[in-house]
Amino acid sequence: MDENFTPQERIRKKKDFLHLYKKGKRYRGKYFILIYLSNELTFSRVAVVASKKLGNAVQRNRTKRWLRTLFRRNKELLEKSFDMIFIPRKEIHEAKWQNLANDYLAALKFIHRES
RNA sequence: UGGGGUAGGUGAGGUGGUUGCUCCUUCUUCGCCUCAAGGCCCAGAAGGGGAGGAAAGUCCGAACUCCGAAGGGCAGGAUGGUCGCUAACAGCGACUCCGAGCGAUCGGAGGAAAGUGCCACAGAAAACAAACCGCCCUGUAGGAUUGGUGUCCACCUUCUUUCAGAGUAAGGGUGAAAAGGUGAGGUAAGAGCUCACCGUUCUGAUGGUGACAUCAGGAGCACGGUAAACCCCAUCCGGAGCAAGACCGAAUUGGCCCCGGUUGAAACGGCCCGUUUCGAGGGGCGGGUAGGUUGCUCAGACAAAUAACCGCCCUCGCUUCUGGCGGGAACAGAAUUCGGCUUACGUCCUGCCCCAGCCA
RNA sequence: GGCGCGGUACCCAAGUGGCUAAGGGAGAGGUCUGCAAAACCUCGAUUCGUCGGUUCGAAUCCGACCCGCGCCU
Repeated sequence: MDENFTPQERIRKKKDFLHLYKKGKRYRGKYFILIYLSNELTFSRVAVVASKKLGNAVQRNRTKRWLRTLFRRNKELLEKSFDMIFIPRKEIHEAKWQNLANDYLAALKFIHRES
């Protein structure tokens, strides 16, 4: 399994976002909220939503890099293809990399158990 | 040694590796359009570029683009000691004057003698200086009585009160601010009334590109503050902004454009001059929404690119010290591009200067 | 990214250099009532988002900063 993060693996259309907000299921973690829904494609897609409430531009960019890297390095753990939206919470600023990774793995277990 | 001022640099660990993102160039390969030239696209390889001093706030100025010829005027806005630098600026440099500070240094800057407005409360008065209180002089009427003439009455003198007239701006608890200040002379009392010094102002000379400075002479001095109040003077400015704008262009809707032009009507920058359009008739077939491309860059994205982990070295803190643990920051992330300003942050380094204390 | 508007008590707000910074709602206390409601009376801003400046004097004028809201693809 590759660790790439190609443009087609990103959610970019407003339609897709609205569809996920309406139909997707939610997992509430310590550092982020994950909205997910299994899709018809052969690969998973992901997006990170960081509002201005999260912090300034530096904090928002760093958060997005971390969460994208988390998805990219752990693609082989996904049993099916999903569309996922990360919504980071303010607590993520205090998190270490290892804590965040554990939270993500717990989220994946939750998703697989539910679906 | 301690405290302070000012100017500048630096915005930071180094190196190697694994995984990964974005753009460009070259090459290979799959597919599509096309007669072809060529173009689009998937995947891969090699090479190269890839956040800041403030990228920020959007406070000024420009480039660039469109708006109706962006032409004239009005309104409105900006700037404000002088000289220079600059594409331009509210920027920068040097200098001048005033003010603050023991000082290094810092802050301010057109016009109040063109006109208008305002100056609450307090105060006699807040702006042609006049009225009031007070001071002083004269006259009148009354009283007291020191002294003199004198038997008393009376007269003169002194003090005091009322009224009238004249002089005066020295003084009057106030106030942010009171009509040049201090001292001496002078006077009935006073006053630039006179004089000395200081201040103000005018004229001239000299020096300086200039702001201005210095010197000399004159004027007794007339004109309080406020222009970050209206305003006046000088200089500058049309408006909007890359979400500007240009090109391609489905579905849907039926119009749209050009020529012409009497009178009339309408539209267009904040307004006017002005400009344009409409309507008879004739000719032509494009306009534009979603979306895409471009504007767009040796950073150039468009749900928006720099990250994660590990080894060694350097360095800082803690510690139970052949070692172990934790850290290497703060402010903060390009969105058309430049020149500034302001604000936020702070490590280390450097130069110059001032004040105080101690030692020699 | 660009452009614009606003910030005054718990809420809505007036105020355009000089009174104790209007008024309404809500709240607290009182009068009234058997108890309430209504009505009436009383109370509250150490300061006008923050910090500087102009001025004798600033919510008001000038500058910088902070916060909130809206419009343009």
